[in-house]
Amino acid sequence: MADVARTAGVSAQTVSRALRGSPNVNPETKRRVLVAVEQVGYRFNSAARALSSGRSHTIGLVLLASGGYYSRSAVTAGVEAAAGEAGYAVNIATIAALDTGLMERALSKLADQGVDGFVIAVPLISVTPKMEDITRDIPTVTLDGSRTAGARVLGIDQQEAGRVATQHLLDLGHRQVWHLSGPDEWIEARRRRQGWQECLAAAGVEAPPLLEGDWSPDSGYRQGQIIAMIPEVTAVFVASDEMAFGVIRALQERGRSVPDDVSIVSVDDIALAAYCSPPLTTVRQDFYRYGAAAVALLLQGDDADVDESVAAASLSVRASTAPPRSR
Amino acid sequence: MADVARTAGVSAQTVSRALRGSPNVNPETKRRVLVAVEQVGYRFNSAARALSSGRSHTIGLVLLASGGYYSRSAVTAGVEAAAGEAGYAVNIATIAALDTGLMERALSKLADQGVDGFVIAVPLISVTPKMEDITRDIPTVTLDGSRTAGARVLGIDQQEAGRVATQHLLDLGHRQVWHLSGPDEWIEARRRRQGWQECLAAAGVEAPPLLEGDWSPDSGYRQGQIIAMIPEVTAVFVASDEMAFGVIRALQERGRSVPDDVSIVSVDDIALAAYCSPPLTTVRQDFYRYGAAAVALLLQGDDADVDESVAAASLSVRASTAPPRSR
DNA sequence: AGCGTTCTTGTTAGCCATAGCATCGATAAC
DNA sequence: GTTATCGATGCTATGGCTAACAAGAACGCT
Repeated sequence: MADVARTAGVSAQTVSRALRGSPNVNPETKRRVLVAVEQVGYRFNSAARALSSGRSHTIGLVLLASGGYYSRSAVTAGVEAAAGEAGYAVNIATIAALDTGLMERALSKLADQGVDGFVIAVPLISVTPKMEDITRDIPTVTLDGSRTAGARVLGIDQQEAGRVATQHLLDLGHRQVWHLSGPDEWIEARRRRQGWQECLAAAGVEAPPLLEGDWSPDSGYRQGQIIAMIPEVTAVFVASDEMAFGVIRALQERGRSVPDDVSIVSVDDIALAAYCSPPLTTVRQDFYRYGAAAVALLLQGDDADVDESVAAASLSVRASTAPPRSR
Repeated sequence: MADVARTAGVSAQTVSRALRGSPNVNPETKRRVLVAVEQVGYRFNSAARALSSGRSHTIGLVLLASGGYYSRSAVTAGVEAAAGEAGYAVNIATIAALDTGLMERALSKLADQGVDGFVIAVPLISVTPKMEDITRDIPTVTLDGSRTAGARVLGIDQQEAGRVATQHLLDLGHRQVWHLSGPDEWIEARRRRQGWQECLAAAGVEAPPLLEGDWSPDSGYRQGQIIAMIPEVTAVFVASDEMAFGVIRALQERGRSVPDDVSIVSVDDIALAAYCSPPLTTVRQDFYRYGAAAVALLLQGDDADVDESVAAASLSVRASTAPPRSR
């Protein structure tokens, strides 16, 4: 930087100001500085900047290794894009499972890296004192997760998603709608389940027994085998597309046709949903947008003009749902 | 840190040594330091460490936003896990498309962040002088991509994958194997194509016209519509699972059965491959492992005991392939 | 002309950890 | 006993940048 300053004939401080777009710099001086930067091949040192300014211009993103890979990938892309736009870098930490210990370690690791904020894309329900500690010091946005000290929560209306999916099946004439839920530790899973329950209750239908999977297609397959054995099931609301793939496969292998015998609705609308056989009717989730919105919320601080809740209730109707055959 | 030193009754330097596991520290002193750290609630400042030591303990990961989301997600997880193991953080940069300009910007951004190394998971073929410049200064591992100045390439034997897939179809008795390739700019696509060509040549079969998609299920669907119109096609090697989903859907919609009328083999073995209808026969790729291996290669420097090439030729035989009907 | 403002630039003092050298005592070797 | 060697620790300078203050120049006003 000293080289640049010398070449441009100004002080280091002026170089710093020029590069950071400080308002009070003579345009001509700024030009000279930029030319000098080019000439010298200068590249600023972000460690030094972080040390000096106290801010690293880095956001820590916490992800869960299990769970849908589509959502992870899309959320990451959204976060990265929005962060990059604002001049922030993104540091990731993955936790292998929903576990408070792992979560503490991940946050701790990112905090050590000196991130300026967290985007937590892990729907952990319980919050430990240590987690509170860390998130008290560093601004945090939780993506549809639990509320922790001072953390903002970007809410996605998963309950509405559950309601929309269930209502769609009822509207088609199904008398009963079963539900294959995600694991109970996941807030998404709970909320979608609540939406399902509410919707059934509103329709005066008693909820059938709950099935539970772990988001994996394989768990969907296993639960699908059970579903196939119960003749009275005509409609299932599956909590994720990936599980729905498994369910459908199991049903078909056992000679139950989708949607003729059993209708399936799920949630996510991943890229492959339209290419399932039959194409999945599913509630769309815009993960990329969630990621971007989380960053916006994080960076804008209190005067956020971002809506803290992103609706998630647009149904993509495809071919996995139909009126019940027996009508 | 000064607080810690005071509390432990030692100098700051000793604290630094104790925390970094320097060999010449009295165990008793070390213990005292650790206790003091706990007491004071000290968390080291990585910016200062980076500034002082010249190394940031951060790896830059370059990803492509398009292309399969499964692979992206799995590679990221592998990189993150291996990096974390070695005490490195991961900084990501996504580029929206295969474009040298975007690539330069991504590398530049990461270089500004002061990363100690790059893992480039983008199979860009051409390398610009500016890219060379950056990667000359910073150790780089390219994941099956192009060789650039001083960069190591972790080769995945995609050609072998193409060969295995094609051979499988020939072995089943197909006289001819068509190929739906990925975009030409992708090295993976080229290599798989070469494997296909070689295999056909070795069998004395003249290669049919090449079809090309963009990795998306939708492009698979569109090409699948074309394939469905050509009665003589009995076997297709599709360059990715996601495209295969689209191809199969298109064939089925037009009344061509898979595998009875047309056999389909693809590459990747994503989580959903086993739940396609019919389940996909596909060449397995262990993306997580590729990511982890890239990091190992990067960090171990020249005395890498990592094999620079990871074989990728294990075929998961499922139900999308069968002998041709007309035999 | 004289004075207060505003704009632009420079000076100085850190930010926090580490490298490198210096120091000191203890152990080993002669 | 004396010197060489080694292990443990401390001191000081330094990395590259920015915050805070200081100072000079330019401008507008009375």
